[in-house]
Amino acid sequence: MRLSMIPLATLRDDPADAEVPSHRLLARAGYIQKIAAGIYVYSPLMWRTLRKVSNIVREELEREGANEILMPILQPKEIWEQSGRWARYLAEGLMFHMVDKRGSELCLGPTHEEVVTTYIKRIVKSYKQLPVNVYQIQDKFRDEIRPRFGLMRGREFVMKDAYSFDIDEAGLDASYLAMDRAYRRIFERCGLAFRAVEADSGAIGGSGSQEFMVLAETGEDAILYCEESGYAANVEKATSIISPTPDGGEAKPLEKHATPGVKTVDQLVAFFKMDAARMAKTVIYNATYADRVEAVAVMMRGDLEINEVKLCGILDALAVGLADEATILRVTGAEVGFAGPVGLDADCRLLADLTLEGATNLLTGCCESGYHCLNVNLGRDCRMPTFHDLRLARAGERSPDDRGALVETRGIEVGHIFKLGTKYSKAMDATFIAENGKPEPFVMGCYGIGVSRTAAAAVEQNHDESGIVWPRPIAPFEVVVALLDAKRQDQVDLAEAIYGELRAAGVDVCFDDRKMSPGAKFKDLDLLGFPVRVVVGRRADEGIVEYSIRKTGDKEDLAREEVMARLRPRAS
RNA sequence: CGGGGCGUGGCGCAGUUUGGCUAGCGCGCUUGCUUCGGGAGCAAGAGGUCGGAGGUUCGAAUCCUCUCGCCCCGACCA
Repeated sequence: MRLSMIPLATLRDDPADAEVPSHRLLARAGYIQKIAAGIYVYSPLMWRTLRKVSNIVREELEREGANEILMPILQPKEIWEQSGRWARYLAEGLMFHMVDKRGSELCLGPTHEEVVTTYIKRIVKSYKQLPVNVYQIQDKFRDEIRPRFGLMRGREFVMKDAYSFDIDEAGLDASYLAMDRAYRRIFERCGLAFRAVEADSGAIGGSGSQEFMVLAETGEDAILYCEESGYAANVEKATSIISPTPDGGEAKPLEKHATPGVKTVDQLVAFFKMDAARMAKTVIYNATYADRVEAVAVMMRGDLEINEVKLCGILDALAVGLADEATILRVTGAEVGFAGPVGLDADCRLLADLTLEGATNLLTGCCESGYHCLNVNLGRDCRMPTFHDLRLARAGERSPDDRGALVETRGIEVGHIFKLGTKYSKAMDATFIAENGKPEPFVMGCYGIGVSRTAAAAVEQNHDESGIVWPRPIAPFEVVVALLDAKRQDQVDLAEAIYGELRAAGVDVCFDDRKMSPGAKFKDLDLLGFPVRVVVGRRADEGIVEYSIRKTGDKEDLAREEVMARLRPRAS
């Protein structure tokens, strides 16, 4: 490909709306152009990169026996009602939906569990046809609350989604592991530094899941990992070992103390001269369900934080958020800062973190403005809460296997694999005839990769002051032959000859024959980020060109044959 | 959706507070001459009606109302 023949416009200034490096550089180098918030045109060079990522994905998935298909983007409401997700997705405002001229409701596919389950259940009738794994690479549509960071979070984006169907849990485990292996190879081949972490399965549901995180400071997710044991988890999911809750001793009589204006844990520590670990703060949340909003009281040790994602999962709610003042007043009868298990509204559900199980003589609020209680004993002075792991794990705490300390880093979620189980197959009545002759629901898994996000993450991880430094496997072209002076016939001849020869040899090469000054061309090619550059310039008359590596900046003068020797793919 | 901010040639910005005359600047683009290994110089050009609608006024990029779009912080996700 000749760069003079493709639409390509690089910018000298950073686009004003780009914050993170990948967005800034991809926009400046002309790889992407914004059409609307979270909606982009991929230029010819960007599309080449996306195709390379896609092809790596295809190769590795097919190696594990997955089959590529293409499902419709436009999906009917009916199948979403079968799975029970239509109302929920609409309520969350996540789905683009429309009404056709007959009045039928449709959506632009945000994901394809419904379609794939419908598809497979009509084909696979017997356990003899299992397991099966199908996938597609296609644009997905999500009306994100906040699209941002260019390709990182778009409203339309390229995604690979795969779905496995198995006879039983053991089969699912095997399918899941196969995808795990494929994913590791995919991200390795893309040249990315990544980590697989335990994840919350969130809205999609299911029993287990793992996220693949490309490590980057600008990542939207925080992850905790342990170098010694290899434990790694999204903070949303992470657990840890912490210092035990201090022994409160034998139960003592309840005492009520006036604590005017003392509302926060820090203030209580100062007021009572007491260790925060012997206090229990009580936080009122609003849990949103499909049909109602419910206030919930959550108790946590004073020195620890509540993990709202865990809370949401335990409550099986659509969302949880801190309650407003009116709700707090209603369930506690007190202003904000004095909530406690004592005196709590009888209809308000009461949960407590595991660290409080068996704790005695706690300091808590008592649902009365200006007062706190000492020597609170759960079950004696108030209802016995249900105990759950509700704690937010933090860096510095011990890994759950106790083999080392947790370290925090940030990551970009480029892949996510889920064990769905029978959630969708049961809801959608998708069954096969098992060996015993009886219908059984498929045991499903689903596996996503953000293809466009992966490309963006690669830039996030591979750039410098001058521009993009594409990992070779996903660069739009591995090699660029740059002609410096199109008026010098010796340069033109040599450049054309080398370009032609490299192409003939099957090298992934493009030819920068654009007419621009040498300085500008160098800057531009650095920005574009091709891994290898062959400059045909002033020593063309001697048959010498400059060969350089974008990543290291190493340059050397080579004869034409030496260039060929470096770049010609090894005969296989 | 809550909070903050921004819409002026393709890109980056000034001008708006305190209305005023042909709306500026840099980059990019076109043509010519020179230049030619790290974003060249000179000269000549093309291109915007100031996001949109309505209003106030002798006069609006500038003031008012409504509206659309975009960005940042939060909840969501590949």
